[in-house]
Amino acid sequence: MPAMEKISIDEIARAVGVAKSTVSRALNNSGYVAPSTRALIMEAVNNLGYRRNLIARNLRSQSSNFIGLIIPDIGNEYFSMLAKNLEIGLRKDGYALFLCNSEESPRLENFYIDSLLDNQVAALVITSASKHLSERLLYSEVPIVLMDRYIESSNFESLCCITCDNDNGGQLAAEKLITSGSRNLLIIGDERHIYGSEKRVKAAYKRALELGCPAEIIYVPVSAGGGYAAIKAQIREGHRFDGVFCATDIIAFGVLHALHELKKQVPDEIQVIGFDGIELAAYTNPPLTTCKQDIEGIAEATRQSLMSMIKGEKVERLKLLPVHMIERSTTK
Amino acid sequence: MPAMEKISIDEIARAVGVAKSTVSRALNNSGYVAPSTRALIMEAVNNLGYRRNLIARNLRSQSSNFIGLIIPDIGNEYFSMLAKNLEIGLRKDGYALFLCNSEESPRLENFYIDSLLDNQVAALVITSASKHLSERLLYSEVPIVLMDRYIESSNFESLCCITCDNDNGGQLAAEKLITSGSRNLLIIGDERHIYGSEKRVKAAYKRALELGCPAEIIYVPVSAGGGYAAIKAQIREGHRFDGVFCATDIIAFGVLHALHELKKQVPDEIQVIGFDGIELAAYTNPPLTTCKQDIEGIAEATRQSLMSMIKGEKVERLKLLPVHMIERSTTK
DNA sequence: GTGAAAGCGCTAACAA
DNA sequence: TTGTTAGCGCTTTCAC
Repeated sequence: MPAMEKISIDEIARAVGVAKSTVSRALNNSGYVAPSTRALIMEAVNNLGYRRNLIARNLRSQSSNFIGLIIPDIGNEYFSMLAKNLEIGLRKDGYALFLCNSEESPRLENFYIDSLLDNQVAALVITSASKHLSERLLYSEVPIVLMDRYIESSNFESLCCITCDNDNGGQLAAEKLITSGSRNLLIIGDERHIYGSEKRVKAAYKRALELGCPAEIIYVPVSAGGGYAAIKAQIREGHRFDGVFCATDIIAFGVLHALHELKKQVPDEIQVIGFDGIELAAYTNPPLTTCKQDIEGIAEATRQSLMSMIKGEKVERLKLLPVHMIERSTTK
Repeated sequence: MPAMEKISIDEIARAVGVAKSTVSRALNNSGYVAPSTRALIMEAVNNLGYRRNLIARNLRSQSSNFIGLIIPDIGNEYFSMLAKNLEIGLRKDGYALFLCNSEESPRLENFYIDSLLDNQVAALVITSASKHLSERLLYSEVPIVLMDRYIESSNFESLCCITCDNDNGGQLAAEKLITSGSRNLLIIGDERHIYGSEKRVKAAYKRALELGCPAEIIYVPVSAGGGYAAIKAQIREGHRFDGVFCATDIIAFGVLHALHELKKQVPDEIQVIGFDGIELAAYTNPPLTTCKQDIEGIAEATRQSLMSMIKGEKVERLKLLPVHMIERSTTK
């Protein structure tokens, strides 16, 4: 490969002595090109170090190979794994991911939706932040997948929701805690009342009451620090509980740490269950019992829906992926 | 905002009765536009729901607002925080991040470099994977920042390296372990011999020997599982050590967990030090002593170099950011 | 099988 | 201050 100027399709057309439309056809395997001319073209492509300009192609063909992904916190392993799996799948379909971090701010989320749309993305994947989607989305024809989020409005033609079965997850957690002996539940959810975690928190609460077990919900920021502070505050204020359900594993990390500092025995005095099933959850001391989301499954379902919608096909409005409890050592 | 067709600059030029170049000028605050016509244009823009097409702009202006970021593992909090901070900074400069996950595979890294370049990114940020950069990079004029990686070749005009002071970090860790009483060090680095972590591992080893303390380096995959398995194997084989330096916090998580299972007292019997300073490191039991990288600083330095290079300015070839030890409870 | 021509939506000379 | 013109690099009819 020689030191090179930018080589365009015209250059190689000239070099080979054909029209640039022929080069285009050869490059894209579209239409008829004689094997002999194709060979010549490919040779020139290699010799001159030609590289396609996807921007130009996208403009002309009014299509794009970008898919925008908006997540609330890339620093959270759950979301980063989601991004990773999605990206791996999409790459195989020839799409590239545009990753945006909304920091759980609806303002930022809308900012990103706008820039992504301005960049002519082929589709959008959004995980919860604001309750109300940008108006612009309503009128755009861009396919949208909402992850870990429920939308009621069915006016959208090209929109679907994919999430784990949060209701079931919350119920399982409450049941596990109670059947293993807890008599007073503390349920720690996230501050923003983001739909997915809100659902499981509410479901756990409801199930606990059904089973005759008192429960209380408190909301904190989704972080280890949030869980840590919550436990410290509860103990300081003299609240009693012997079972904790955390809406995310990250919150559970802080909870476990606070309990350790307070010399509370886990699981003997207090049981703890997390949610998400991130890798690190197997390495806490003691290892965390958690309700595992099928991240690969969610990513794959998202990919499939995306591809279908891009092709103009109809898709299920709501897909629910199963969860399952991984029992480790923070429960009896 | 009415249900809308795609509105282009022509539409609004027609609606207002001016030339589209005038609309373009108004939209970009470039050149002169009479306040009155500008007002009319803006009105039409709002009424018709016009949205700029960045793809078209980029093609025409031969510039782009995308910056490509290639990282080895988005699931690792260190990298995801780097991505997050970089993204936040770049957004303010009007750039969007294209995030790619190389999974530490040189093949994938090159694939991404190619697609990023095909997408006409304004610049590239790459964190270590292969020793050899794609040839294509050599001849492209795209500004490149290498993070956590050193490159010797200075043939590149628009390339720079930004990393934390790995040598110093490794030395500090060894010194801390030894002055706190360790007499036999185990140093756990990462399997791929990726430059950044390789540097600190080697530096720690060298410093230990200088101080008359035996040390051994072993390599594992960068994951909690890697650290866990390493400790189990060492103990099984009867190797003795009373101080462990891990090239990343994630590895340290696994180490701590293995030690806990083996009923080894930390820090009394064995001290442990991590590297990176991710948030979760404060929440292990016991909380992890670690060598903190200045992630915000690295991201900011990267941003600055990127912007300078895009403007065509010269930048320092190598920027080293300081590290500092956070002493928590895994050391005496 | 291949070429000529048009044009995606926009910006940037230059002229008026 | 505004309009005209050209064209970024590519794909896509439609002729030939």
